[in-house]
Amino acid sequence: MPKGCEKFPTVVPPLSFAVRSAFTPALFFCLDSPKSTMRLSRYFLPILRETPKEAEIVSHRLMLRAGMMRQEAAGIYAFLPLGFRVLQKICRIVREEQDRSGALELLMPTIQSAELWRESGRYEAYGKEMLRISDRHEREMLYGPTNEEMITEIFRAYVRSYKDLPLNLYHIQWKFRDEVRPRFGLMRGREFLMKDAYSFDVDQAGARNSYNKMFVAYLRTFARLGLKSIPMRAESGPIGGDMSHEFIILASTGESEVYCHKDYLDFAVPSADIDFDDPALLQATVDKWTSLYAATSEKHDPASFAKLPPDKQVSARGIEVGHIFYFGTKYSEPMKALVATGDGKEVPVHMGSYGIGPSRLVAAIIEASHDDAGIVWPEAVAPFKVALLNLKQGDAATDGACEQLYRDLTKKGVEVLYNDLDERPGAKFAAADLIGVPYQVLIGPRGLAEGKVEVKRRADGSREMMSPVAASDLLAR
RNA sequence: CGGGGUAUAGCGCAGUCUGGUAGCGCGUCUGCUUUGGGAGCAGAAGGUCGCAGGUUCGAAUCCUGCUGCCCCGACCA
Repeated sequence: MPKGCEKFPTVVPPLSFAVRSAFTPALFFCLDSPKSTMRLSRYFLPILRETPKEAEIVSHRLMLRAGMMRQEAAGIYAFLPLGFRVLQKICRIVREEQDRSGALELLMPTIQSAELWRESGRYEAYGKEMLRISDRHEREMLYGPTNEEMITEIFRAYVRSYKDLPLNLYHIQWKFRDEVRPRFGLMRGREFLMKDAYSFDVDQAGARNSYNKMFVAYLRTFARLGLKSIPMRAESGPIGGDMSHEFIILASTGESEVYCHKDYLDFAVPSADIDFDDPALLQATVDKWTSLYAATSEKHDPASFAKLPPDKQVSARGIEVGHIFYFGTKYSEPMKALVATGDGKEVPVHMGSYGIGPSRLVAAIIEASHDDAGIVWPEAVAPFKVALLNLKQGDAATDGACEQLYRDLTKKGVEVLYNDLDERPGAKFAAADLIGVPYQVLIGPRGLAEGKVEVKRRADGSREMMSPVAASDLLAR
């Protein structure tokens, strides 16, 4: 697998590398992990045995203990190498599904000009949640809490005709919202990473189709992240508009109450080859996923809910991981983003915006998938696929078997974290369980006496003794 | 933004009431023994006690002001 993050080689890169590099949008969100395998002795993984007292919810506790992140200020976090790997994997999946749906990635800045926000009227309206700053010339700037104004400005600078529509532009960029009370670690930080997409259509019917594309893309995205998500009708919130869904995942520690029909949990997610150019199919898919009762507490209607068969009523807690809006001409009108229609008129463009918080997802996935021993990563977002545990460091036979399997898996492109520290087995088991990678390979004298190693699945704790070759084959699948 | 806490070594804490020059556990470092579920022994390092004033012969401890962080509520991708 090409490594998007590697330094440029001094020789002419092979074609595949050059092509891949051309599609790498920004170095700091590059598509591939910097190095697929790692010796723990050379890694930076500051595992804590005790929980820092500021951490209240489970994802926050586990992320601190697993050395994934560090708090730098209230609601502001640094991602350490292990946490950053997970964040990158989430971003990659989000990006792939956005691209699949036809959205185009760009990258807008974090700092914006106040002028832009005065055009939409939101500079005053947004309130204290917006971080306002001024530069050396006393020009008023702000750290973007969202990007409707800027994307509208970009759009109107270039697009004049309905023939250039539909268009959907997105980026993955840090946002800052000066929450009154940041809490729950990454779940409600002030600085957070957001994928925000913006659609442009000539009329409402077109906008509906663009909305449906994102709806389907979101269903696929969350499923690939190992989550069960349920779209729920939502208030449109401060951004405005009248068509809006929140995507909620169920987790007992979630912050909002949700109510839905049980059948949602078994709905099949659209497959990867769904035709995004088939509006009828998209509409049918959205219709299906909005046919049954599902609502957050704000939109909850107890009377309707009570009409569901009792065994189909799910009342649970959930975490909002995505939110999609149609808001019509709310920004295009005041900002004069106009396009010519087929009959020669000029109309303000119809827009929607679509958000996913990858940094929140890191925490949300942990909330949805952990046990008493630590995190249980879904394979798609796990920082590594395999933890290789040397149970008797310094023992020639054990070291040899570990080194050989490590080299073998590395060659096969399997992401391995090799615990080669001079620690006792118990400490290595605890650390491996805590960081939650899907597979553990335990290599020690006891198994090697019979030519075997042990493969343990983190998710269910099941174990199996097998030859190193069989383990290698299994893990490379 | 209202209410309530808290700040002492990398992490978790005691010491503050009753002022006398800072301690415990874990972690870290060195050595030896150990090695299949967070090992044992011996030794060592590490703290302007959040910051600034004040009271006092003397302040982690008492007084005043400030700041950071956390929790509950209202608000939010």
